[in-house]
Amino acid sequence: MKLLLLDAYALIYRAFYAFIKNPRINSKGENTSAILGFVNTLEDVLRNMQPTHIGVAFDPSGGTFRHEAFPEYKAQREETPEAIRFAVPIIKDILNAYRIPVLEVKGYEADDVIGTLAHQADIQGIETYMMTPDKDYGQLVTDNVKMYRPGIGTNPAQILTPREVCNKWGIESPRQVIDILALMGDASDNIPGCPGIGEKTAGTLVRTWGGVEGLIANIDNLKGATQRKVSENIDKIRQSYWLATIVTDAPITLDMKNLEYQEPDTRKLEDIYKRLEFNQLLRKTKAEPIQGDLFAMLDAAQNTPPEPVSLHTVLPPYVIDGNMVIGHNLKAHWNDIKEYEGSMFDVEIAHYVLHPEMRHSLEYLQQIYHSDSLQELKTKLEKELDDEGLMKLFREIEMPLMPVLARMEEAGVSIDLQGLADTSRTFTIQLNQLEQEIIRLAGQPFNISSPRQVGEILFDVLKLDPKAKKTKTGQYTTNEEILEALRSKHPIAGKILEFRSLKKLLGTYIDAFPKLVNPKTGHIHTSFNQTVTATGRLSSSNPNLQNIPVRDALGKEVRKAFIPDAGEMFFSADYSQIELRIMAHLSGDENLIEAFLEGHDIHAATAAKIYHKSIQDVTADERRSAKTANFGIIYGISAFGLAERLGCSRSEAKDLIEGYFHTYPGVKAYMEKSISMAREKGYTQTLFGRRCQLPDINSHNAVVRGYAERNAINAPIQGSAADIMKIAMIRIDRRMQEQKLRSRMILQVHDELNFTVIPDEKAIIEQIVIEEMQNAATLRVPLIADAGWGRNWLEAH
DNA sequence: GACAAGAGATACGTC
DNA sequence: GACGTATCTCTTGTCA
Repeated sequence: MKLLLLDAYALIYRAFYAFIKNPRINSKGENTSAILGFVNTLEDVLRNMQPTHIGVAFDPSGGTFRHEAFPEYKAQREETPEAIRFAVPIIKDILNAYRIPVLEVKGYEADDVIGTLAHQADIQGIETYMMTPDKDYGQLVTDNVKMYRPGIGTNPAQILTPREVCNKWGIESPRQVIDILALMGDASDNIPGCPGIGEKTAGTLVRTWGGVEGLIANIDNLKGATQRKVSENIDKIRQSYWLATIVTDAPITLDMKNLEYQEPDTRKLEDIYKRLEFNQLLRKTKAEPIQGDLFAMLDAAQNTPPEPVSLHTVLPPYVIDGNMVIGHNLKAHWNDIKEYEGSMFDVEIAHYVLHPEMRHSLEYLQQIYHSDSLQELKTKLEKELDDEGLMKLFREIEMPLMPVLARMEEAGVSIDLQGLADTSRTFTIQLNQLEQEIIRLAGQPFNISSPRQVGEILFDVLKLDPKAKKTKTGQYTTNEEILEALRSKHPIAGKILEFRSLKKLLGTYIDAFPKLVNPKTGHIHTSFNQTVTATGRLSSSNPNLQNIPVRDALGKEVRKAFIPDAGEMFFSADYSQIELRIMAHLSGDENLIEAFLEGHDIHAATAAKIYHKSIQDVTADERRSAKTANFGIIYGISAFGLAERLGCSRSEAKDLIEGYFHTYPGVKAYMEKSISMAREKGYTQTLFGRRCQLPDINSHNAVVRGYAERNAINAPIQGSAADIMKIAMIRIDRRMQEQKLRSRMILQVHDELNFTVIPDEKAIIEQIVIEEMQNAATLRVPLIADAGWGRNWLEAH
């Protein structure tokens, strides 16, 4: 015995869409795609499977028990297409002519009917095939009950046994298909699943925890984003599980007598086919040879979605209101408005000064300030700036800086394209050699750019020893630190590091820059973003010119490619230890101030004080530790972070920190004061009043709070440095304009300024830049700017 | 089911 | 600690 159960609607829809581009229309204008497709599929399966018993299940009209429980179930489904509504009764007629019973149970879907009958057949040991393209049926598959997926185009039909179902999803038992669906959801059935979890993650979770309930029981053991997604959606997941479960106890009994396969009523079939103009099938029923037939063409009417309706007035980017320009991101419109320099109000910048941590899009500002015009927005922001004491920062630093940045962006920087092309060639050759070498060492081809595949090669294939099995989302960590540790164990590790380094340089810089050269100017014009960072620093993008390599030999090739304009020189000036100097100023620590006043190498001087030696006797290691400690202060890193950087234990790092505080007690006091002030006010302030919000400073979570505390120390230092640099830039720009100099300020990299300088102006530029940088603020220690000249950025540095 | 766009994660460049 | 970018992988929406 061989029982075949078909899911009518699933097959009809599939047939209909298969012909959607080329629908089959007869002379009466009837779209017969779905009918023809269904009949062809039926013929096919009868021929291939030779069932002894057969039935076709339809979804009944009206809702089901699922809709009763969840009204939104399948609610998103669009109105059944006209062609399908037309097709269904005819298909039922055809089935009647075939003498195949139509199975329908009120309140139950076709899959429940099939599930119930298949379940009963399974108990009786009857070989059963459920014919459907719908993956959900996988949950019903047993040794006796299999899925028959009809072929599509060139893809052959498939029979799925329990093993195939399990392999497809990577699960243990076909019942776990329900768990998978409950997590990944099913858009076509409006089963929500867990948002953000798709097929892959669902598979991993079900494999790991056995199923939805195991997963929920182990929610504390989940990691990262997955944990958040699952814990926020437990109800949805359970509901989805219920929706995705096909019932096997619908009120219907398997009646094998009734399902017995019989010869069709060919007379009836011929009548129907004739009426539908299915000539090919007609000939087949009459056992006549077939000839090709033509499909009528019809372009499906395109439904264009309606334009989204905006709920607020769309404001222009700027307005010229008398002598005042008011706008959002005025720098972007610099060319149109530069004549108004000095009388500008940028609402984006104003909001950034007030709330650097928030978003600043015009739509957002309109919404939160309930403003229908730029003038109104300006009035409200001005009042807030006044009330908060931030007007000076806005008026005297941020607004005047904007035109300076605009001029820098406009100037751009020259690139040595020939030099880059040469470097690209040699690097690419090396990269290819490395690639071959790595694959040879691995013994199999893989994508070296994929961290995941690198991890699998290192730890699963080569089974490398320091089983650095560090995982976060279940993958192996393969970062620089891990690979560095593996270097001595296997040559592949070093090669992969080299590969990454070259690939990074090529992809991010060497091969990227030529594409960014403006054909009109021959320069690269970055964007300096003034409203992005939390601390007040600038950022640079398209491209980011603030992360051009400087440290290693290969990276230096990139810096070489930044050149002055023709006939000019590259000039670079940078603040020496500006953050530490600010720390000395803010903390008033006598030892730190003294170290700066003496003018020694600050890291060596720090080491000398920590280790109670004279500067001359400080070892390289001691200096390195002191440097890392200084660095840690500036960047606000934890003992843990410090240990990481030093490659020492956390207790050694702790000792170092204690030694540091002992040496610079004022620094320690400053840190404590910063934290308590931040705790009081909820924000920190720089020398020039710039604020940085720290809402987490009073968090009960020690990790979160620790993070905010380090920020409380770090933000005033970095932010003050940023303020000072901004002041210097404004003054340098002003003097260059006053003196009508034609050299250009072109780049800013946090504590460094770069210029392309015409030879006549070398002396004056150097004088202006150093003077303005060093005098931008008066601190308890001197501000020192070092400068250099060269034929390119590398040389000038 | 195929494809594209978007989101996250990872890695790495700078200060 | 702060940034921005490239790449891979996965999810989601769209068009069938």
